[in-house]
Amino acid sequence: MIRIGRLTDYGIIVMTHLAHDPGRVHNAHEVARAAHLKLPTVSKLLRILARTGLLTSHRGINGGYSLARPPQAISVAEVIRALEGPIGLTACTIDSPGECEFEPTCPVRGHWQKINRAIRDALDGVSIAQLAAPAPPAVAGDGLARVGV
Amino acid sequence: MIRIGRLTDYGIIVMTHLAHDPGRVHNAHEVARAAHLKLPTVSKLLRILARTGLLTSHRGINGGYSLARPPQAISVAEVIRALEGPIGLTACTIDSPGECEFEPTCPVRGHWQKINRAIRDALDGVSIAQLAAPAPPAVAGDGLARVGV
DNA sequence: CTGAAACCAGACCGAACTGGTCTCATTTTA
DNA sequence: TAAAATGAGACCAGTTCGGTCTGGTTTCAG
Repeated sequence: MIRIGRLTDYGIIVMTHLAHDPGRVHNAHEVARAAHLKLPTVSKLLRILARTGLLTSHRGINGGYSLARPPQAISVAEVIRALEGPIGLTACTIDSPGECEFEPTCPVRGHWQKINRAIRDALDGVSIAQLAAPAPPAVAGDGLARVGV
Repeated sequence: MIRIGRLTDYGIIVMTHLAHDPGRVHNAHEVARAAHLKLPTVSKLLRILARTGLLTSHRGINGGYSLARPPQAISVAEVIRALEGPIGLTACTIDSPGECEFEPTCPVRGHWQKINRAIRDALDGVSIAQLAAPAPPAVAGDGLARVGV
């Protein structure tokens, strides 16, 4: 299975929660409770997301975090990038010249770029506002195969 | 970074190599040499790919492996699925009911399906014949950002 | 008929990575 | 001034993955 870290998965859930009312500041306790996650974990997540610029932090006794931008303007891709770094399936498609020993001879390099591009587009096309939409589409019924690829 | 295993990466390179002349049988040594990979690793890969039905194995002294189908009919997604199992970004989008403790309350589940769908489509749309195409598109020039998402 | 070449299978180990926790410092406001 | 909240990074433990090794089986050439 193609994988994103569990932390990233959590991160998206957290962002989705915040997207429910973008104006308010939410503190870590509240988010942790809402997301059914442990406080230290959520704390770490929020910190990272704030450092990346997706959230704005407010310190002090009535502090917390709020979305730095309207939820329509934050894509799933951005959240993933914040928590996992550049999006790409293979090391060589990221920005790491020389990492792959036989980079010049590798016959599939160019093509990976295309594939990654498609994936990035898919991820870019979904905003967290959409994820937060009140009615998640029914799990079945859209004719997708449930399990296999 | 969203990740596929290194083995899977190798697997795609191997399949691409085989796709160069689909008729012939290639033995493990030859493939290993061509792909710049160690023999035991390639051996393992070929075995898995054969077991999954993507390759046909020929035993005996002049044996080896050949593509089970024409390369146009084998998608990248199939290779990934053979080596990694079902394609999905998160555990809950695979077929594992109950794995996620708060599955019923999870607000983003339905949406993930859509995202995964998009990724699967992207992967399904590329055949290994395309990967084996003689002229990999130049790395730059298609306006893609090189690194960031 | 015999031996070499190739595939078949699975066990196994070491290393890298990641998730998650903990501790301590800093900031702000009631 | 004390409490409540974020900020930062170290650190440990568990898991997963890559890669190797050993041994067995099949087929064909000489």
